[in-house]
Amino acid sequence: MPVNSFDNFPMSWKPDRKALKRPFYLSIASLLEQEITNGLLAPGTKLPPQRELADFLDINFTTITRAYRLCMAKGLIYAVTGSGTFVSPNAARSITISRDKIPSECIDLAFVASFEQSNEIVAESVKKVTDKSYLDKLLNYNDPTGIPHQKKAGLNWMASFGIRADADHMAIVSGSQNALAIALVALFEPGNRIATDIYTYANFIELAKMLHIKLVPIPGDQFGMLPEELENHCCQTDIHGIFLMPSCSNPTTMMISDLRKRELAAVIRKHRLILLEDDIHAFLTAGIDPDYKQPMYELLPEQTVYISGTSKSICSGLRVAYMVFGESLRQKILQAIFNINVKTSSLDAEIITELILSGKAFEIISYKKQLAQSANVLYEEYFPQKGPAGHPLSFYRWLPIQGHCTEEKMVTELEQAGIRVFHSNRFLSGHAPADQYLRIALSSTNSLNELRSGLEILKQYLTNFYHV
Amino acid sequence: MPVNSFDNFPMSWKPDRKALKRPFYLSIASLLEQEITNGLLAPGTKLPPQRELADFLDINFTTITRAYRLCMAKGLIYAVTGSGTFVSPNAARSITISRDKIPSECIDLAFVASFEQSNEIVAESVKKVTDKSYLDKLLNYNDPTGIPHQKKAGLNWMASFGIRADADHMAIVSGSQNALAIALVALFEPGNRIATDIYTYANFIELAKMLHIKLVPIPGDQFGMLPEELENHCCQTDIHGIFLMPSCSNPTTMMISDLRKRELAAVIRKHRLILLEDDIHAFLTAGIDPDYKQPMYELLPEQTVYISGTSKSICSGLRVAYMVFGESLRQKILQAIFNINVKTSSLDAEIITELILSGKAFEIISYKKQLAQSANVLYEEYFPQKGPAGHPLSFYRWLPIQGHCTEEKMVTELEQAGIRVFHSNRFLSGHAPADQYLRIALSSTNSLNELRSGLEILKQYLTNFYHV
DNA sequence: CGATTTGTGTGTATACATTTG
DNA sequence: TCAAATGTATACACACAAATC
Repeated sequence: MPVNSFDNFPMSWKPDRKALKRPFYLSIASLLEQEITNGLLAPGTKLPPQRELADFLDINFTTITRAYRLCMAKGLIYAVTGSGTFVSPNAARSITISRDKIPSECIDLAFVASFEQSNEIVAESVKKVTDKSYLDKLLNYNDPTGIPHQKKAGLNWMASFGIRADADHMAIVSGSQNALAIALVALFEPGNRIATDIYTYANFIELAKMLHIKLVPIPGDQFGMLPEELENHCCQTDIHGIFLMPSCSNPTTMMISDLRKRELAAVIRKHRLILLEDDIHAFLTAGIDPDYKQPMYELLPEQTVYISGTSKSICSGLRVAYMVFGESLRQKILQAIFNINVKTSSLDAEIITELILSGKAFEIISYKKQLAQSANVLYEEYFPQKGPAGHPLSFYRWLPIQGHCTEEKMVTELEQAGIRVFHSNRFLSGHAPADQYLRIALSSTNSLNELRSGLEILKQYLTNFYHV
Repeated sequence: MPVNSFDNFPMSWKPDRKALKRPFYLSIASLLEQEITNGLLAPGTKLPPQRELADFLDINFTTITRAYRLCMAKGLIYAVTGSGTFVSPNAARSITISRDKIPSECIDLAFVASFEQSNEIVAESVKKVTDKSYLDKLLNYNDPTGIPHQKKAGLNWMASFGIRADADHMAIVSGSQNALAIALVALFEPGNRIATDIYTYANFIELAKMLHIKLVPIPGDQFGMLPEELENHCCQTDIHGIFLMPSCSNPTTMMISDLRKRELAAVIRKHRLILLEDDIHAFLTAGIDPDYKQPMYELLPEQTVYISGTSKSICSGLRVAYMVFGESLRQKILQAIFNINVKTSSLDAEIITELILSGKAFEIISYKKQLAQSANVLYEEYFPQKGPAGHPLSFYRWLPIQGHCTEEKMVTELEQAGIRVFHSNRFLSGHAPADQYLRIALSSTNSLNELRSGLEILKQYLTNFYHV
């Protein structure tokens, strides 16, 4: 005798009672999955409460719990105690970002490349490496986490960001994303929870989904994630880790202030979270932002995996990132590196090493900063910042948009107009809040002029849009 | 009122009733985990049956099931219905094989390298690549799964093994192990089961363990895994995939006969398994073994991930493998590649491409085959093959040993004598059978003389050992 | 061969925590 | 502030399947 709102309002999903086969929970889960992937249940739809559906199907409600749990593990739905169960915003699509098959007629303001103009400098260094007498030493199975002199160069590189570590507690891996994959597989188990900003790196969201690790979105302000909110969530549920990009968060361009770093570190220490610190933008912040003191790794060395990728700062095609970690995490991380990569290409690592040791890496960085500054200035011309400023040298910007246009419509129309952008929904670690943004990449066009054309199109579109 | 063997024989593990906190299942699982990792419960030890332990602790037996299940997920224990629950053979150690921190005084017959003498040829080609006009095109984010001409070269390369595919259904990734990691994450979920040979590639075992994928060991004979056994297991439990190395299984050097390939393919098709075909040794078999017809991919293109690594055949330090897959697996695999690697180094891929297109790769292969043949002949001098012969050009051999010496003792004593080898336990996908082997790598010494010294030490040791 | 031992899979009962109004 | 709505966590009952003797 169900007494509830669905007496008046029909349930959003009424699975056919006869379609149910034993085992019930599997049968229900796969029916629900079909419904969602076919688009019959739209993202955001509220599913019937467990007890409702159980009454309707005349089975115990915990059997529904189990069916829902299966779909939850696949990222199709999410649940909030007290509120209900809902179809995930990105349930029926993948939000992974990659530069595969991009229509060439479009100006790409979606994918964040790294001002690839500087690759000519890299090309020169490649030639230098191939002239080395020890070239064949770079071609065998040895030194899977990096050759000692390569590690030393990496440590020097990171010293300028404030990292103090030794060669035994660092490893060279195949890029930041690879480092994240290694850290997640090494240190977390399916079902574990990781705290993140409400908007976070889309590929991290997908990676976590793939590995069945749940993300817990934590609110923040202009200085970063809010420590009290993190504290609250840690007390409420069992959270195992936290993912942060302190130097310039992707996609919001927010920098975590030094005070906030210390406050967050206190909470992380108290609850013994594992901190994944993706510091790919350190080169834009350390030594530039007057507030910058040190990475969070230095505050919590024993429970942090510090990841310093060179794709944005030095060269995107050479897949090299440095991982730094505490002794207690060391064994598991090395293990995961061997199981996922065997080793990182010594050749790629050697070229990055050469660039660092010869000083060319610093040249590249200053060139990229210059390009980034010009691009940001240009962006400001079109879209003057309102509200708290983000990172002044960011390779992308976070543009608040108003109106009630759907993501799909906007992205499609912009593509027809000639530019690709990403909507904020793509970066949602949990369910959707009310406000909307676009992430505008500034580093992917071949020239400032092409960027200008792109921004022009965007401006035009948004102006028209507001007028409608 | 328990009536069972433990009335007379004490239970192998009696957790302290008072140490139990709620929730019981977590408490029991962590007590058990401690006991095992501290070495207090030796590998192979039979744990108390679920009902026994439940009686003893005065709780429901399914609560024990749950506690055991947690430890099972961590690979600490395994269970066989009807027989009982046992501590895993490799519970307290990692069996991952890598060339990290190897004592240099030892002759290494453990790790399988790839006759690194041929790397001089590779070094020459590296220089050619750096002279290319399009070098800077290799340094950006584009073409994450390989540049079209690189893919074409890969397809040509694999055509000589009998692979027919197109560029949309292949991807270049960072080595075979990386390909396996990608395939497992992309196509399987935690808790899924994959059939393997009883002895299989140790890093695959560890990788599966890390990802909480269960391996189901299937018996085989000299022609490979037994189709009837596979069929039986598929009917009994829900098996999702199968891992095979048809051209030369690691570590047993067994080749799957063409007839057996077809028989296995029939079972795989019937039960809709996903086949992971690691064909890293194809270059030693295709065109050489008269029985070789085609890879299993050609028999089951829609449900196979074919992996062709170049580490053994061409160069180990350049991390390049080709993955080939059917349309139905395509999306998930590409997705996983982007999430784990973002992209594979175009530079490494370009060097391999250059080697293939210039014909140097074939030179390297024939050089390696020659080295492999000499090494195998030498091995035969010391240890004449008894029983069915393995692969004649294998980079390692599988040496049956008798006696009741423990793995640990044997490996330690051999290391003291100056050689490193791996015991068969390291390659066990399930629990331990009665017979023992050593895997002897032939491809890791710097010269035939060094190999001879190593084999001499081994021979001496085993002779003395049998005399004892 | 059939009873017993032993692990597995599925559905259920109950206490609890959070959100909402 | 408290009750109702709603999801979560834990323990249990029972039918079943495989291995063993």
